Amino acid sequence: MSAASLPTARKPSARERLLTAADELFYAEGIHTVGIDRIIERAGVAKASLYSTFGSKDELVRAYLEGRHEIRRTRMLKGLERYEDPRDRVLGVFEVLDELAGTPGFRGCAFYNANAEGTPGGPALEVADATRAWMRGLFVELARDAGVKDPAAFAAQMVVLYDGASVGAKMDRPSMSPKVARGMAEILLAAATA
Amino acid sequence: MSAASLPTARKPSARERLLTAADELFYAEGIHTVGIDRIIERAGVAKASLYSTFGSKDELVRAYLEGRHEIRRTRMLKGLERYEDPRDRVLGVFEVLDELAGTPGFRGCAFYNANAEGTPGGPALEVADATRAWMRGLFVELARDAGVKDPAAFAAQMVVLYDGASVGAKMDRPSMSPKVARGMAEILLAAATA
DNA sequence: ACGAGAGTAGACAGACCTGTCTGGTATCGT
DNA sequence: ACGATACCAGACAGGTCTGTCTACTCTCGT
Repeated sequence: MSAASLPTARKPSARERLLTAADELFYAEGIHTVGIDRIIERAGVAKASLYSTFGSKDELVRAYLEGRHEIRRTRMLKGLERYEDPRDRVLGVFEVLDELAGTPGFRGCAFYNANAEGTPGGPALEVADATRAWMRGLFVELARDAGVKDPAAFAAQMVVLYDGASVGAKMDRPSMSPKVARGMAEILLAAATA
Repeated sequence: MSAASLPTARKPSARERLLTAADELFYAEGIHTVGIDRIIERAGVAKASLYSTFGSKDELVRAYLEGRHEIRRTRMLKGLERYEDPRDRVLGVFEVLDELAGTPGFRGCAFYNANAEGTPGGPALEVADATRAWMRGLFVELARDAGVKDPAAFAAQMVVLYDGASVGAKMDRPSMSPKVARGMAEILLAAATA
């Protein structure tokens, strides 16, 4: 298919295939619901390889969530590149979210979903903390560039909007909540820079 | 104990005991994680009684979620009784949420959690739709009483804030997000009634 | 040429889960 | 007094889950 991007057109390693399979299945159907057998079948990998690579299902889950964190980061940063005006970049976060929520496989925030499935104290909590901290930091940075007076307080507001928009996009399909959140962000941004 | 509220101080029926046990366990640990055996053990009820009463675990889950819906309704309405001014009643929703999020067992929105656990098309979706519709309707009503120009649009904003505050309260313990949401609602309410 | 490392296929153990069934007990209306 | 109804206790079947283990194959560096 499309395996001619680099001179080294090696086929993906077992680890990579496992991760993509886990990503697709865990995100689409939930972590408890998806068993090891389904993952190795989709990845075309032997069970022993999974356990020699990751050690346990929990560690595979952690790797899956860390991968989601990385994907979210790069996708958001890339999506924001098209905006130049600092204020547009703040509001752009909600536009990127809106696009994301419109894609077919969207099922809400992977970290929130993972934490909703019990497993308290598991890997889900740590990775969720990390990704939420990154998100808040991004908003702080964007707010500072946009001349907001109290960037930390404003970022806290934006995080609430982002979470709410994400939940709405999952629960009320089709949903306008990312657009609604963008509108609110606009008002709040005006209030915070006045 | 405290069973002397009414002349008929009968002990709770098997159905009631099952529902309270299911409520506590499902909400605290998730639906997949909690097995039938744990529920009947906590309820002090035979397995046959569970299946003759509810028919299946799925139906027990539906009853659990419907109970949560009822609890949420009455608790919110009761919490709002103390406010008289229509604007205070709008903002009061977030204060009630703040109190709720502060209670020890708080683990976020039961409906979102249930939907995050896979089971697509199960009972979780329908009940979640119902409770979200009720919530939006409540905001529409409160907004109209407060003299908001476009109550539907304003209610959509409030739902985003409510969802975001609820998620934040779950994920960032301790969290200020309900208070942050209240602050945002105040600004938006002023903007919507101007 | 050959040995090491990585991977494959699949059986297996042990635990847990939902749902059914049998059989016994208590309570209540008539 | 008695029959119906509700309930309890627990064994059981059939399935699924994670994780381990054995035995075979392929590929690559030296």
